[in-house]
Amino acid sequence: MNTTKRTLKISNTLSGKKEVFTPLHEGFVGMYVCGPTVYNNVHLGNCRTFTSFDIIYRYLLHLGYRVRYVRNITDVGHLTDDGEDRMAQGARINKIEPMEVAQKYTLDFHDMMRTLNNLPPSIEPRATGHILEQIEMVQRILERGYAYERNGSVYFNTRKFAQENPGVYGRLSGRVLDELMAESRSNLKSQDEKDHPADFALWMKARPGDLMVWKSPWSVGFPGWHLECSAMSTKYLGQTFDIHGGGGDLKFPHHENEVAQNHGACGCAPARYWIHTNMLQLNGAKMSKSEGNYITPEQLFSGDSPLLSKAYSPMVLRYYFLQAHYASVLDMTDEGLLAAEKAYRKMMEVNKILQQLPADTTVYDGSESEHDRAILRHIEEAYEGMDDDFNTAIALAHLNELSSYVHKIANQQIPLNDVSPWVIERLKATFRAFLFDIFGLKDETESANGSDLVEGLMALILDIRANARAQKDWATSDKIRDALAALGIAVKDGKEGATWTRI
RNA sequence: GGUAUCGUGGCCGAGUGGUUAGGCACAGGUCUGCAAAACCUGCUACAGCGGUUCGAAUCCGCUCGAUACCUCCA
Repeated sequence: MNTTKRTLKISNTLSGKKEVFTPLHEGFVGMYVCGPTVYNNVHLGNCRTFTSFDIIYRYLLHLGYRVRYVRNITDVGHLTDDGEDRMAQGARINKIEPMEVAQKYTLDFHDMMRTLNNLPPSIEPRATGHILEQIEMVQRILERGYAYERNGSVYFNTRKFAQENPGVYGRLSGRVLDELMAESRSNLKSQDEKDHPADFALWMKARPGDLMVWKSPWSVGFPGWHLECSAMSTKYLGQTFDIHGGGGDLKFPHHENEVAQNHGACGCAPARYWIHTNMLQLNGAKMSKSEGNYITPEQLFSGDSPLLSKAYSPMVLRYYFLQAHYASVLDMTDEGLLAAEKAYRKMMEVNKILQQLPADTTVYDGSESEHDRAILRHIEEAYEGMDDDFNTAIALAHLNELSSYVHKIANQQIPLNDVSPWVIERLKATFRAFLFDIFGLKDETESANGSDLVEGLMALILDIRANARAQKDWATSDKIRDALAALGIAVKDGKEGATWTRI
């Protein structure tokens, strides 16, 4: 793929519009995505968010861009309702070091990303590894007059910033600072040492008992949650870069404050395009542990939940995500997962059939048949779907249309010589590119068949059954089929003999 | 309470001022010893009520419902 040949459009949540994507430096893309806070096992909603960005990353790569994809690990500064650091809370409860908590759940997160076949980012910086950069950024913001120190803590002066930089604060989230003030007066909380409710912490002075603390010019303490992303995106992608992404729940205050910090430190905007992914619901409502409307990724993969009729594989989950646009709320249901499972398996089967189609490259005469044109149109429309704000649902719909052509060709409902060999080759390449490179799917149906030993045994069993069938010994034939079914193996009788798959 | 987004056929879900999205399920058919699988065909919806328009599911208003966010924390 050549980047110059396609026009990519991105819904930029900063402008609220769909815009043509033009990178800062031709051929290169810098993308920052807010990663997980590693204080707990990864949530299904996180799986959707990071899979959405993985597909965006993969499509940019497919278009030929050289992408630097930075996704952080938050291992300090993200506080709980009670003002305790999430890592420290985990450490206190489990009587271990905060870094053990971070390590444990970072590994868990990486395992899940691998399971879902998400590509690793180019750089995965940790907040605790960039304390110096964060302190320097606070200093710059102080020097430029947009922050103040109070009892060893440093706060961002949101009102001053908003007054001197009209149109910046609130642009991303649609908030109006005056309204924020008005709202907060009614439920003002007394513990604030900030000048103004809209101000937020850049540096927090440690309280007695805080475990994760560092020295700074202001106090022994720790950085504010919003600061790490500003400091690390600047360090690895520059003051201004192409794309900043994250879950929609981070838009305010996290991303709004990030923008303010970057402006405050350098007088310029961080990202030119902001992408926000949407939430994952379960049975029409938000996932909630306390309401019982909740499943973990592990439960999904094991089927161990009253909300599920069976286990679903990671690739079925990925396919489920692909069926919706990343910016839409996606509702997960058992019935929907069953549908996705079936559709995913069919897609993999169709691809196998397609890749085995003969291609006689000698009869190319430069002509285009009606079928050629229809196939090429669907291929183009699949790409146009991806170009239009990474619309995987549209792309998938056209692959399904193409699947029908593959079956018709394989069944000879469409004679093979009615389709030009170069179109067949193009079709094969399109399926490989979309399924594996762009969508990031893996063919689990193939690997699920198992070892050479199993393959050999199955070939033998099916051979014996074929002999029985040839002699119309249906009792033996059905006995084998039923016994295999009981073991979770489905036998499919086709014209060219029997094949098998795991159920 | 405020701000924002959304509400599509049995289910999931794209899209959109006038044209079949797609998948699953379902029904009929082909194939088959039977079944399964596979394939073909069918299934035309946009929360409710008003308004704008030659024409709206798509624009506007209201109502109801869902979700997100609401300033270290929600």
